[in-house]
Amino acid sequence: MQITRAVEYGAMGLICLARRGPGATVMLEDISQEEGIPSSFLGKIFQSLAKAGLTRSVRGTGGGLILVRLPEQISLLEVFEAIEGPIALQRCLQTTPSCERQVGCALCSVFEQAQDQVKDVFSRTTIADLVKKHQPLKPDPRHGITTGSRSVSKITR
Amino acid sequence: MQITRAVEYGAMGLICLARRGPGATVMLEDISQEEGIPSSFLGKIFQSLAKAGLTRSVRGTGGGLILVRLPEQISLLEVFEAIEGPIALQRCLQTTPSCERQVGCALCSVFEQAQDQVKDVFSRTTIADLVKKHQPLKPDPRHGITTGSRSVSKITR
DNA sequence: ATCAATCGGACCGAATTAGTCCGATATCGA
DNA sequence: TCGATATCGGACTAATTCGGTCCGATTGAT
Repeated sequence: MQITRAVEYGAMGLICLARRGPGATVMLEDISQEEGIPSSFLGKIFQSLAKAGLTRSVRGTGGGLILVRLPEQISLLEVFEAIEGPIALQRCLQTTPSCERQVGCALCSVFEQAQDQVKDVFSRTTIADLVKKHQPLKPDPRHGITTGSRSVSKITR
Repeated sequence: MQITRAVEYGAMGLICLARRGPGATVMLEDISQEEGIPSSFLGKIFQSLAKAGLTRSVRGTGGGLILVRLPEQISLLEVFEAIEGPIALQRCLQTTPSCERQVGCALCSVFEQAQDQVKDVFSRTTIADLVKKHQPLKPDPRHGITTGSRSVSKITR
């Protein structure tokens, strides 16, 4: 009953990307440094985001991650479902519409209510909303550099 | 991000208990048969419920589980927290009030909103509400028997 | 061709979930 | 008081998910 790190990291990654402005290409490594997320893990998360059509990735020299849609048009719900799959607080809501135990299971309908509330909150929040408030772990150096920020000192703690 | 079986089973156990009427003493085994829950697992769950003061257990012959409070006065939130501990969708809401990453973390505040919604739904639903709707897996035989229902045929599937 | 960078999937360790087992303990009835 | 019940409570275990690493394949720019 917890939101996974993957979702949290995914959102942070998108926020970071959105902060650079539209169409910016940012290297995985830079995002991971800026937000303090293990890069290999973040890489895997971005694969899910790309599959869902939220980001695009460019290979080769000068490559990196790109936001496909505008931050205003990406809801947290989409991010969540891109990474975790459909929200399902309870098993019997996942696949079949009716509970496996019995029809109209009272418990399931309560869980469904709760789930709908969560979806509602998440669908009303966009990446753009979050950009306004979220401060990165390391401030954006913004030197126009997209190549490796190898000179950046080690992460403190 | 799923509600655990323990919570589901716990709620079902309480519903089952409430259905027998106030002050009824029901054997663990009977509840587990009626709801199709492994009895040893259900036993452990009832320990948590007892610790939280929702149920009481009587040892020895003729013993069993008893609902301490009225079903109308037990919310699903209490059941949840008795079994799982405080609801915490996100880590930084669990212990310290402020996020470990930075103050006023935007992401955390959204998660907190979602969490509050869930708590709201759960706190408004009582065991009594659920009793009205929930049908047991096996109908309550209600023979006035509290001693072993060994005669009950094997669980079908 | 070579370097730079992500892709994508296999793999792995730790944590959580789901569940079992069993000895200790308490109660009732003969 | 002895024995049959029945839960308690904690140790233990199996399965699944989470969080993350690693590496070869692939792709694009120079």
